[in-house]
Amino acid sequence: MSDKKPQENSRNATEIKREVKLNGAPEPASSMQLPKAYDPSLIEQRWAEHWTRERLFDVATPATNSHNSPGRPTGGQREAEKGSASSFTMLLPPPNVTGRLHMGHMLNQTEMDILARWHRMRGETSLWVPGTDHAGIATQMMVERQLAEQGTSRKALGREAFEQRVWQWKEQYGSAITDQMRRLGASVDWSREYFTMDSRLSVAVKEAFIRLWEQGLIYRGAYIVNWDPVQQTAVSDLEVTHEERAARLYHVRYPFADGTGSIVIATTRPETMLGDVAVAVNPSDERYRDAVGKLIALPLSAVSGGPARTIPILADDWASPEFGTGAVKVTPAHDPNDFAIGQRHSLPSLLIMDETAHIHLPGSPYHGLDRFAAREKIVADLEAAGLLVEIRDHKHAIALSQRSGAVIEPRLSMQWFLAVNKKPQAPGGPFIERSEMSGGERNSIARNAIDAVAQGHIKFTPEMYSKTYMEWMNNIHDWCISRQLWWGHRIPAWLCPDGHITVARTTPTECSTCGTTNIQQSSDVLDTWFSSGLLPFTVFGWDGSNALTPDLAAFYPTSLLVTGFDILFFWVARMIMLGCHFMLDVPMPDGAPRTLADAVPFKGVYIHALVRDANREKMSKTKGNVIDPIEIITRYGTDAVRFTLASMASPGTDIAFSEARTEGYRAFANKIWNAARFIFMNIERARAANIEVTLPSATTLGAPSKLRLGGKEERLSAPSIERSEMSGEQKNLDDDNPIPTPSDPIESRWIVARLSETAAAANAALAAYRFDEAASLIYQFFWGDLCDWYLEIVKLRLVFDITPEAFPTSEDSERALASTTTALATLVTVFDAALRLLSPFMPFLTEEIWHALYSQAPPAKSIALTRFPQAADFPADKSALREMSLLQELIVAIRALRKELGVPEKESAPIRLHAGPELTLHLEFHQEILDRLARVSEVHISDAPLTGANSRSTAAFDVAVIFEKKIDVAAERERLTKELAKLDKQIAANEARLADTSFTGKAPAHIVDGLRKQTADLVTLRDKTRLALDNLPRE
RNA sequence: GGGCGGUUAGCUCAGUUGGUUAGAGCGCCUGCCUUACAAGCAGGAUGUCGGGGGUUCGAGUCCCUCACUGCCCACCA
Repeated sequence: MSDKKPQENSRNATEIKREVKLNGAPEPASSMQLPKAYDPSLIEQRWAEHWTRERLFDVATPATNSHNSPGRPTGGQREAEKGSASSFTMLLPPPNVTGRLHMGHMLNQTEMDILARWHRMRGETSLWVPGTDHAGIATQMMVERQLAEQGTSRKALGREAFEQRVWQWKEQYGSAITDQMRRLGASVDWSREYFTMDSRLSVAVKEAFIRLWEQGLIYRGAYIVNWDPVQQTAVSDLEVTHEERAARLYHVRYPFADGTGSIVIATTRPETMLGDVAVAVNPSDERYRDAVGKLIALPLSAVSGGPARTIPILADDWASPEFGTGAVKVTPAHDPNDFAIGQRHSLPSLLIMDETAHIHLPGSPYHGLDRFAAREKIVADLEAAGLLVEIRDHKHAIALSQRSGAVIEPRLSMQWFLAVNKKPQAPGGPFIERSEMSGGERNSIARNAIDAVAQGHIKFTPEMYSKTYMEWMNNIHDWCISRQLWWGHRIPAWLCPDGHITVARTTPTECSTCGTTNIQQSSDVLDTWFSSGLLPFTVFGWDGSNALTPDLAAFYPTSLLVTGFDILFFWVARMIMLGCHFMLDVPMPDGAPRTLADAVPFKGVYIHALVRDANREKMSKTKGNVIDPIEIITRYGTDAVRFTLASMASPGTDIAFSEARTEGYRAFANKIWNAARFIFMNIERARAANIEVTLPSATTLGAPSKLRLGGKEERLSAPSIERSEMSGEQKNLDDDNPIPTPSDPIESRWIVARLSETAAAANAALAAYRFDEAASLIYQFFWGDLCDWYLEIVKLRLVFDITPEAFPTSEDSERALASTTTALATLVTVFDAALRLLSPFMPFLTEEIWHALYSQAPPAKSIALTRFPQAADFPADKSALREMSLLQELIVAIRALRKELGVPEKESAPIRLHAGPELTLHLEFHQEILDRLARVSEVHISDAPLTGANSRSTAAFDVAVIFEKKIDVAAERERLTKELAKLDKQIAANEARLADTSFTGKAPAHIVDGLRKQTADLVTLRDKTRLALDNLPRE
């Protein structure tokens, strides 16, 4: 027995006191006077800092020979078990270092955190590695904007100084997004935080490039790329978005050079005509049969007053007779299709624009004009020359740079490519046809990436994304990996004036081909996705050698990648390509060669939905409908927002984020807070009355080896239940009453059984990434079962006033004491388990309450280091479930009747009950419950069915409330009539089906039997209803 | 031009391999300040599951078709 004073008991009380004081509120005297409403702002920040400071979620690199570490220390550093199946590893999709947290991040991180915490609480080594991405273009843009404000520019600074500025920027602001992550409660291992430009990772990136080069998988070549004239860099196909816009199709007359006629071409981009080198028509096009071979004097092409350029008309299949005039101008340097035509016909490529998309034609009147200004002027000049035939409206998709929004200018330039096809590569060789970049047999890097998914080594959830992935992989082009930026991993290649390439690990002094010392490093950097595509192994120490580092041995392949479909191709596909490629060369921990199954960067990919606004609109800055998670968190609390996202995260559909929903879950948090207050209040009362409170002591995780048995070895979490069960059995044996007496109160047996059911379902849901299901199960259990029913009933058992006056005999008082003690133990045990169930979803609130519960000595440093409830931890008492559900049905019926009859809320009333033994058997033990929950003063058992207007019937019982008030006969008649019609209809339908021999013959027996039983019940109910209707007094 | 989703209560969404009376939250109506919680408690109303056709003993669930809607991919000037 404890004789501690209530004031000393609750650390929760003192902690909150301090917080409340800081916030200027009056200091509460005890936990009973804790704020009635839950205020997340008082606790969340504190726990977020605590978790980080205590390094609770760090996972140490396993020592080379440490298997079998004896259990995990209760918190802080743990060692991963080498090669153990019980480890769960995830990589955080690195947010851009320039980024601010948005709802997409929050959804992503909530889901990952729930999984990380769940696995951790199941006794697995749960490692979640955070980091940030240097985000080449985004970051460079950000800093350039800053420079512009300061009146300078990247070019004025020079490359080296600029890079330094970006680093400065990163040092200053780079942690903004990770600081925001901490507020979300992400249980990541901060000791492993990386930045993609860290020197460790940079070395690996360089090595990866060099190896791919040596393997002939990277080549440099001239090709039309998507050129962003604002950023002045090439961008990949994926970084281009298309937008349908109203445009114009210009029909322009090109006169023949010999003056014998002309041909009319159609173009949407007249300004590029200055770069035309031919006009193409389809060889089968009768209209132009005679024109093929003629020369054209290209209008407006005169430079410095010279003559116009002449260009040929040629036949090429690409020209479609149906489109425009059937004649197309050919501008190889500014259009990928034209480029291909140029290749086929050995035409030159005339680059007529500079990097900023201004016309570059010295001597031409258009020189120096922006491309759109040039278009206007050219159209005007054509018109003046009488060469503009017509202008048609034309809808077409224009290409925009995703990053800068600039209209993409296809532009011929030298770039570096990662090959996906088996074809001879000539480094620095001539032009590459687009068809060569996509067609043909796949090389190993693409083949492996396809096989990894096709063979099931990587599983997508939802599964349909594997199809999307396959579709894309089967159609990709070579990947342009070079960017003309200054911020990023610089390509380790040097060029000599003759165009020879020297790829080297350290700065070379001469060209490896011709020996000249006149060499210069390529100014290009690598696509950001190239480096992030390597992360799954570079974060674990891969350095380009094929050495198996301890981290790789322990954590590769990672278990799961959680991400949005928007980066499926950008990142997921690239990780698969690069992971499979490089890791195949790294041996397994046992020295065996690695197969594709273990080379993959992750075993599973969970693709989540997009978070939209309440009106299902995509959030965008321009629309101004962006919901800032931090702002929402501030208003509702992180836990409530997390729970909202989890409960709405059903696979396959986007999330329309609704604040109404969040309000609901804030209420849920408040509900739990108040349930906790109720429990603390009773613990204090108990201690004041010198009644011992048994806190669950075994909720922490035991040795991992033990846990892997699946929790069947013992009931870790419910010691008091076990005890009471034993005593119950004895009681049953001793009892000479032939009717079995429930040894424990029904509510105890029931809530524990429900806990078992809920744990089973929640674990299954999480295993299937059904966050919504798991959340709803836990919500239902906590609020519906625990708070609405169990807590209300258990109040009956919590008797603290055990005085001689109240309990005259010592037998009575002992029984009361025992009942209170047992009830408290169950209450606390169940509540503790419920908190643990909820903990992955609402880590802050549960942490706070859990610590308060174990005021003196929490069994672990954090609830996050305790065990997630498993079904086997609790007896699944089926009979208790049935018994309780009948009782609940009865209570609900009585409540409804009372309401109908207008019984004042506070007034007790007697009932009459006609029921089978299933319900009446234990009824004497339930009288108190009936009184408390349905204000039943007395129960009269009736042998005859009850059909009065004050009665209600179910298949299992009739119940009548005895109350002298006239009922609304008309309303009752209406209700019963409606009910009768419904029942009749249902019975008729059922009977028809049962009469159908094809149904009874073909349907499985349990379905037919079930339907029979249901029909019988319905008939009973129908008869009762009809009787009740007949018995209604006539008006 | 290809491909993939979605359409279930006023709103936001669940609904497992077809199987007994389609669910939840919010909102709505009625009554309650019942000493954990009014961010609460209790009771209640609300659905020809987008339209049509088919398969089946049985369809919200499978197939076909139409409509509306969203997304991804794509070199048509």
